[in-house]
Amino acid sequence: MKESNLCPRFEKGMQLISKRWAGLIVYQLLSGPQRFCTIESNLPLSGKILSERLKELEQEGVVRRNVYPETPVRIEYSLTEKGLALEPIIRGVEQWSSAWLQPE
Amino acid sequence: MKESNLCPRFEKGMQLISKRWAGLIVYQLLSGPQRFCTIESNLPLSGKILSERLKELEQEGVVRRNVYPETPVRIEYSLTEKGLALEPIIRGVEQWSSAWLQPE
DNA sequence: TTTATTAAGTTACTTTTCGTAACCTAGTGT
DNA sequence: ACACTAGGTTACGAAAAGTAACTTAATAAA
Repeated sequence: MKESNLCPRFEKGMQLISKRWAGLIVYQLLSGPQRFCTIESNLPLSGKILSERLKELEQEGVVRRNVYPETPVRIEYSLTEKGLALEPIIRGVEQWSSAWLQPE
Repeated sequence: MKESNLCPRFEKGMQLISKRWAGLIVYQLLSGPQRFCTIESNLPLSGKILSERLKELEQEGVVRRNVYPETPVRIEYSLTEKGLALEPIIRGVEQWSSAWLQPE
């Protein structure tokens, strides 16, 4: 791939949130910690991609995976501080969408 | 694909800016109208994808394509009002990146 | 004691999207 | 006539996404 003269941090941040589904997963977690199946049923993506994205977001320190060793085991995903800091961006997208996109 | 219970406008807005390269193209145009080759040389993507994205963004009303019939013809891309309204989101990504990503 | 169910994924396979490089078209300059 | 530049487009292989079926582990039901 070509190289660019962009700030590498900005470029990385942009790639991170513009990875398909990443923004919507963060949005979903803004309403609180949630289990895999809850996220899956609230977003139009499949378990495979959700699983991949959650791993990537965990890797980036945006999402935390909490395991509760109950029976059956319960696993909840939540936003880290770094993830919560994305809220203004997500809210920005909400506002832009309601201001500029057709109400259907 | 599965359906979701998200606000369709928000979902569409999110898909729009999280389309690969779209955010960086808008960012690039925030510094003023620019020609195809200028955008191409400032971002790490190829002409093929840039061409596709610009068409999509034009379709969405985010980008305008201005043709100046000089010789040789000059074509400049610029943000519409709708596109300019994305600025706070892009700035948000800049700020988040500088606050939360490793400097290097 | 089988059988079923649920959460949280994973695998196998198909379809889209991306990335690279070569090519095209018009007009200019040499 | 020949090469050069802008603004793309085409062909083709590689990577990512989508779909559906399967796995594992534990509890519940028959």
